[in-house]
Amino acid sequence: MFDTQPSPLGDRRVTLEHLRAFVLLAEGMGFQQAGLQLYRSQSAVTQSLKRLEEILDCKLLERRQGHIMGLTEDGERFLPAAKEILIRTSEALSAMKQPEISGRLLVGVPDDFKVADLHGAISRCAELNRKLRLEVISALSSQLLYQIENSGLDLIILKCLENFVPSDNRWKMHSLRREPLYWVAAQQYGFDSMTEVPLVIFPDGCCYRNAALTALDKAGKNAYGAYVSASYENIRAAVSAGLGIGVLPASALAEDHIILGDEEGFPELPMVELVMIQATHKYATKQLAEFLSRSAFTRHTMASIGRGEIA
Amino acid sequence: MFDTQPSPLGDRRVTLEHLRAFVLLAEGMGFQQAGLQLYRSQSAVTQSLKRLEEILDCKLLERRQGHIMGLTEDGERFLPAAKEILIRTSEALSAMKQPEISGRLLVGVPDDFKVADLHGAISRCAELNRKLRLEVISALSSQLLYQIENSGLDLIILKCLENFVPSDNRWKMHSLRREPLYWVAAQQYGFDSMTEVPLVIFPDGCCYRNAALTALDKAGKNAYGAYVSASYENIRAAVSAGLGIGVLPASALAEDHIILGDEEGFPELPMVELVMIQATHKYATKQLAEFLSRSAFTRHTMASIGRGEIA
DNA sequence: GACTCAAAATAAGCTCAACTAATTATGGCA
DNA sequence: TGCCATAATTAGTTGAGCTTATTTTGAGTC
Repeated sequence: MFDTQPSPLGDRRVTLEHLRAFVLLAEGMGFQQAGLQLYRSQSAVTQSLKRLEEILDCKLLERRQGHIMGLTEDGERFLPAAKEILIRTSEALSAMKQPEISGRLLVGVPDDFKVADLHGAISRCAELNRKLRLEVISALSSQLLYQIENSGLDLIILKCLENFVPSDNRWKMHSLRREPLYWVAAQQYGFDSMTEVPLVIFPDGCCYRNAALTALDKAGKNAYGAYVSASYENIRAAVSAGLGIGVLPASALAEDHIILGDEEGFPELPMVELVMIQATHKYATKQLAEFLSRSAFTRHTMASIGRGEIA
Repeated sequence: MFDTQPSPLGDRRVTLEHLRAFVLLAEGMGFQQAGLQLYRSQSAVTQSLKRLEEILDCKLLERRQGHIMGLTEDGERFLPAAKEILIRTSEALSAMKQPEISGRLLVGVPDDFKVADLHGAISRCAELNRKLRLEVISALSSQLLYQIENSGLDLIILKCLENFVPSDNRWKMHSLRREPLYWVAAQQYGFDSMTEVPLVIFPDGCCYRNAALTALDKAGKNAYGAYVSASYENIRAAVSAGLGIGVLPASALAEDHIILGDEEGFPELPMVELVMIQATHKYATKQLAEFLSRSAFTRHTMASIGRGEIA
């Protein structure tokens, strides 16, 4: 029917370096900057991508103008796979650099934070350490802290405001990501004559909500929950639909959201952090924490792929 | 706590070629033979593995004697990750060589065949073709054929005896794998004075079972089901425990199983096949069939990774 | 032991894929 | 029109990884 055995299964000409160049470029870096990340010249990156496109026999980048204007359809299709391969490679290699993790660990993760690939990272960690048994509990960030004692969690990941101080000083805390929190609205939304601010916001207990309410309070503004949901998707959709003003971290903004600031009369919001807390002092807890902090899910971009130590 | 940002995230010195050499060697090929597969000299393979071990800073192969004697603990740990990376790479590349698959397909898979990574292959196919919606139905091979009409399956994968002829000649059939079926017992099992053969066997409807009973019948032997289960694990354990004579394909044998043949008075058994049937004539069905037939799950080894077309 | 055989490691030199540096092309902008 | 930023092209260089040839290793055999 179709040839199976003598298949071109895996075109051996493609290298991981090709993929690195592509991913960096796909994330909006120019050829020059990508070259910097990879410790290569701009020309090397150009040629590398050209070669990759040759091998795949399709264009990956749309470069109408003097510089890249996004991905082609093929590029869009190839990007997730390329990233996945690079992530798996880098995780596999760094996993080999520390002793195998073993034991049973309870991990708490937020069910409301748009964490790029936290679940992926956890499952890859389990794949790479077969003697490790991971049990994951998902809950609202605000509840995870209480669960440490109740459920005996070893490691939790939660979102919080910057300068968050853990209630137990035996816990080791580590910030994975830090980003600004914004007031956002749909582009077409009119907010001139507002007496009360209609908020599109997470339920009680959410730290974004607290930060927003506190800030509005200080600024002497009134607000009400025009739309409340624990789901990021719902919140973003509600903001896009113009149901009110949202409070979202930079990574969760939708295309059509615009940021409201001083000019519109909105007070500044604090930075938010995704932090990891080691609640127990098992060696495995520490190892898992190291794996996750090295893992790509903490990064917004793959910029770090170029920082490999070179002989 | 531990450095995150300037991490050696992904040691860029490791190449896919290193991984190919390792995987081939790990699967029992010698350096010479692996070189043949990779179109390289024996020396190149030796150096390639040495380099990989240098980079990972650990030994991967146990080579006490003149030749390799299996994997080290580190090698055992690294192998699945290396395979996964190569499989994903090869699948991603070949996916890019055909148009994106789109639509909705119903796939039937056997729930009783030890198919190395069928589910993995299906999920990777869905990852690589986001416009494709796959719905998988798992059932006994014997029931899948009936479900084609009832459930409107587009593609099914099932185990059957060799020379199986589909009941509907509009179906396109394609053999994915072919292997011998054996009578097996635990090493310590005594089968001298048997009047009736105690069988450890799959439930009614299973083609292994039919093949076994037919063969015994022809040979004029009586048999009874000493242990019946639809689960491979149970069957293997029951055989290992000495509960009776099993009927298993080559790929499902356990370490402590021995094969019974002529000398012990057992008739020959037919070959078994894993076949894929395209029940509908959608373009997407054909594309999915091609993806799966190219996919590594059909292979017992990764021997084919060396067969890439070279410029 | 000494011979043989098979397989892996090592040595030494070569080659070309991929790099750098320099130059040219392109398009947006004042 | 000139300027600037960015990407493509060209041409020349280099070293990682190859090949071939040789040595080492260990198992089997008499």
